[in-house]
Amino acid sequence: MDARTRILTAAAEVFAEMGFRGATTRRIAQQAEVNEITLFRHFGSKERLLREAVQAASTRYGGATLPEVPKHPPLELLVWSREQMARLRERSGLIRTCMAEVAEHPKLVQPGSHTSFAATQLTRYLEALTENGFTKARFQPASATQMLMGALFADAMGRDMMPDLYPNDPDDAVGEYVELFLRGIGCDTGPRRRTTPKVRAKSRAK
Amino acid sequence: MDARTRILTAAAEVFAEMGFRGATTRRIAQQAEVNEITLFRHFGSKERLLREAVQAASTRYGGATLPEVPKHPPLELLVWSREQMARLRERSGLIRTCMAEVAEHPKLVQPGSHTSFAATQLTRYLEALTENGFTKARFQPASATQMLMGALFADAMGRDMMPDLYPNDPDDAVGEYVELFLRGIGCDTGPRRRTTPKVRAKSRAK
DNA sequence: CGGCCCTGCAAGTGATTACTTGCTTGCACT
DNA sequence: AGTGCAAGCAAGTAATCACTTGCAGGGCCG
Repeated sequence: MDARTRILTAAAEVFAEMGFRGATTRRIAQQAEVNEITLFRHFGSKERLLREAVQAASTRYGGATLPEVPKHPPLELLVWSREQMARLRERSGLIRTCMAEVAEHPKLVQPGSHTSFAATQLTRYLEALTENGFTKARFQPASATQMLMGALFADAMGRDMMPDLYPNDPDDAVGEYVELFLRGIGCDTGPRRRTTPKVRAKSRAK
Repeated sequence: MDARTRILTAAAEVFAEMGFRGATTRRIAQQAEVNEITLFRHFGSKERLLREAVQAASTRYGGATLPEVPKHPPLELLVWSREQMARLRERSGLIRTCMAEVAEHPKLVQPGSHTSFAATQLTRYLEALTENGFTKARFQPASATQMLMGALFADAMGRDMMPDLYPNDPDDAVGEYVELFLRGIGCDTGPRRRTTPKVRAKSRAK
């Protein structure tokens, strides 16, 4: 691992746990096992360094995807939610810091994040559920999306902070959320399907 | 308004938007329109000042309460959720900063917060729902609690940050969440009740 | 061997930080 | 009038901050 990437990961780690002001160049250099001057030779200023570091740390995405045409909603939503949750939990420190710091340093957080990508994906999936007859209940796909993702998000952020509120382990909790959610949108949790799935009218080819 | 309370509110405001390191004594004094030395004369050190300020800012609670015996779940849950949401939103800055800073300054955030109080309240209410025959569905009250409160929390935190994900206004969104939630726990949204309400077996008198 | 780039070391710069000391002013109560 | 208290002002202290300059070693490629 060369010095540059070592600096970047160290900067992201220190920033995640100390914030912008707390992430001093000294500490970053120390964590990267690199002379402090090397930071400036590579990135010029602390701000540019942290911008690149945060961007690099939040860009890697090998994410879970929901199918275009639902087949088994309980299973598909469960594995998707679990992966979403895992992703949120492993970055919870960075996310917390970014949320607190975005007002002061807007340039650090790039606008189109994973969250919005995942949200549009889930919304499309929910629309596909009604179109394919998996549910007849009336609900707003956007609000339902925010409900499920909000539950996952809050769990991922709050579990370490107030563990007494979360009696069961994360995987079980996600299972409960998904089950409640499916009943909420009028989609039975069993594998029974009411109509044959139809392809969506407007093709959303990329 | 005397100097002391002016300092406290100013400190809470500056801390909420700049964090511990960003909340310099100069800025707090400036915002409170008070000489910087007065801070030290009153509170001795920056840490003690901020501790008192955060505590005072998060202590005032005139909160919404859920009835011991449910009568009209959709309405009761709706007004409770709306108030919960309003409370979260008006303190979103402070909450965000505290979440990012609790690892570094654990003394600033007192353990038993409103959140856990509201959570136990909602859990009790959900247990009362099943005991009084409002729902026959099987669900874990603690997980359901986290689901609804998580949705409210995430909405309150994320709405200003990524407004494009929230098409409708907060009150409508809360209505959607509550409706989905009630269906999720098997409690129809209409005012129909299945059995006569019974008082809970174990009296929880305080 | 000779240049070239990366990196480290020593030292220092001006700005900002929390916090202190000494002194003065205004107000309330007696 | 006198006594105490709350608050302001001026000035300063040691520490830390981001960032700079000058110089030296060490590996790579011709």
